[in-house]
Amino acid sequence: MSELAGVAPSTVTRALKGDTRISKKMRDRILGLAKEHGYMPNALARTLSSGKSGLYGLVLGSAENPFYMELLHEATRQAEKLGFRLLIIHAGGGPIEDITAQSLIQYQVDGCIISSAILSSRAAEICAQNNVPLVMVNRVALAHGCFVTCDNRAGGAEIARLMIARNRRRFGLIYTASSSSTSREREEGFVSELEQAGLELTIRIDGHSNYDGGFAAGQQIANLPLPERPDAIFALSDIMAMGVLDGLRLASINVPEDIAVAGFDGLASSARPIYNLTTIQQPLPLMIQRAFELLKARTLDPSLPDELIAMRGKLIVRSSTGQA
Amino acid sequence: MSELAGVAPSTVTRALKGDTRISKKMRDRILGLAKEHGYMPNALARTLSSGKSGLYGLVLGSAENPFYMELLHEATRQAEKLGFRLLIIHAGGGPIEDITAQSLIQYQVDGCIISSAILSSRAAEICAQNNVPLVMVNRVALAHGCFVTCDNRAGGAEIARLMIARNRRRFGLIYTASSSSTSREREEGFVSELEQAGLELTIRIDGHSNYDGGFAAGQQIANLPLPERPDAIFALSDIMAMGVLDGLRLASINVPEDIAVAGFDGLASSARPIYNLTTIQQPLPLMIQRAFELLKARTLDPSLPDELIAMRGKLIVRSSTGQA
DNA sequence: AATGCGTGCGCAAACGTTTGCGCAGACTGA
DNA sequence: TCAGTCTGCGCAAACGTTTGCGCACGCATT
Repeated sequence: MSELAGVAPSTVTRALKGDTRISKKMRDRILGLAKEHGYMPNALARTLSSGKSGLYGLVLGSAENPFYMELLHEATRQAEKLGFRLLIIHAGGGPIEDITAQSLIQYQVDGCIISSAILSSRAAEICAQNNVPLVMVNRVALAHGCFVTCDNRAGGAEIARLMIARNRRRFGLIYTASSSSTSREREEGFVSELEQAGLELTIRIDGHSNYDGGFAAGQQIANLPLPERPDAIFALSDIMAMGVLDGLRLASINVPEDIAVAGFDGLASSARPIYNLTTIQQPLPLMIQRAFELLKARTLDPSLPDELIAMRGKLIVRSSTGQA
Repeated sequence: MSELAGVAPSTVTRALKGDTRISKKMRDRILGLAKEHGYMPNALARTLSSGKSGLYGLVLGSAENPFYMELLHEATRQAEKLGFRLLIIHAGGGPIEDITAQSLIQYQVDGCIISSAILSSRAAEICAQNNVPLVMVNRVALAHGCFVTCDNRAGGAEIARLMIARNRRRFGLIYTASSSSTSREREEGFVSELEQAGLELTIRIDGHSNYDGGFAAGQQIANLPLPERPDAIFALSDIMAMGVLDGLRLASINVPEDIAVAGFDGLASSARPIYNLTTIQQPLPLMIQRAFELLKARTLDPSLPDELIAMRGKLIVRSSTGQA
């Protein structure tokens, strides 16, 4: 491109970046040539030279939870607006292989959003060494790194208060054994609020963080003899709650008359008439926005300390928990 | 790294690549040092020098269809195994902005998988100029580019034969107005098979390619006076079929007794007991595999002609279409 | 007319690889 | 012992930018 215009490469760079040192005439000429020839600067060469790639890594969780799909779309939307790109580092429930984590370094990403799984401590260490900032979304960090989460405790407590106000007294919890910080906090919030009211869980079932697990839990509860059956169920994620609802439905148990059900996350699909699920909606757009802000700031100044951000979720009351 | 070992950069490169010209002793020393210092070659510098980035672009469709989530996960899984990375170019229903398409060039991707949306002809032209091979998955190409699809016509026909064999005689179709090649072919296959049996569609409703559209269509059909009501519905995608099923369910219409329902795609969620949806399952893993093979081959030899691959889908008969 | 300053651009090093080529030294065969 | 062949490694150009610095020219100030 530079030889095409008959000028020095530096002039092209500065013209394209709108540097004031370049005359308007020269700038217009270069811009014209660039448009005409469909020229665009090689982002890789730029990265090599400037150190900033405009690339952020993204680690996604299991395909079984639509939450990650919503997260991906929101992140992509914002990235397009802000003018940088997303590199998929991993997607799925499994652990991140070291070799996968290496691409964070190899492709010189400016940072990484981790919404699931955990980097091995070795991988995390390498990121730290190479000044690759990390932000966990919907997860809290282990050793170091920022995070942005929903206020899971408060959300769990809010669901508990709602259930109590609906005169429910026997509580079931659908949790997940592969206990992430997220689900642990939600449970604690729920249970401690129950305890304050002198109530407690009557049953606790592992829902494996997916629909099928929730469905099985719903069936299991439906098969319980009436005295043991809970009249309220809190599933720690919407996807499990939807499974529970279907499990109960196929067993002809009425929601919310027989059992009230609530979830957590605020998935788009929780609003479907067939579910009408009461839930705590995570402020996903804002969470992603903050995550990017944290990353960007740390790209500019790696010495910034970790920030830990929690956001209040929004209680959405639907018919799955009935009327007061 | 090279100065760390006190050797030339070229020696490091060749040692890491296992070049036979390097002695085992030297190679071991360099490998040892690399491991010790957590060294990994800069993929960007490599790209600049070699011309191959190991990066593939990925264009995903709407968040409303889990199909794209399954596609993403499968693509990610295979990419991890094959040792290259995925760059998200776009995700969502909207069109691809030119500026987004530019990142294909700017980041020197070795190719791009497009599962939705259409590149502007200008963007496609730029890709062609820069030798960025494109493969459409689940879409047919417009001007040029390879594609890998399911045999949509045959699939549609197969559903028609199944419905006819189940003694259904009044057929409803849930299509999508933003007619992609995919949905058009499915419809043609279905309708032409009906015509061969002397049958025809009695109703045709736009399901907008999402759950809500399918749900509304289900409700609309449920409200039809009995003589006008179809006894079989083919939704051109599973996500719409699931909406239809729930729309019918809430109107207390029995599936498959009153109406048989079938979809297309073979989503994991179509197997849920609450749906038990008869569908044509797309061979997604194989489709993605072929797509990557096509891209890789064209990276090595850009002069290769476009290839157009169609794969037979697998009919999965479940209870939503009843017994013969 | 000499000095100083701002404007507009080029020069060249640097980023971290890859790759063709070249050049030693050791080994082989005559 | 001498030419020829291998083996093992370095040299240097190239990839396409960015960025600090320098230089020439025109202009305003003394």
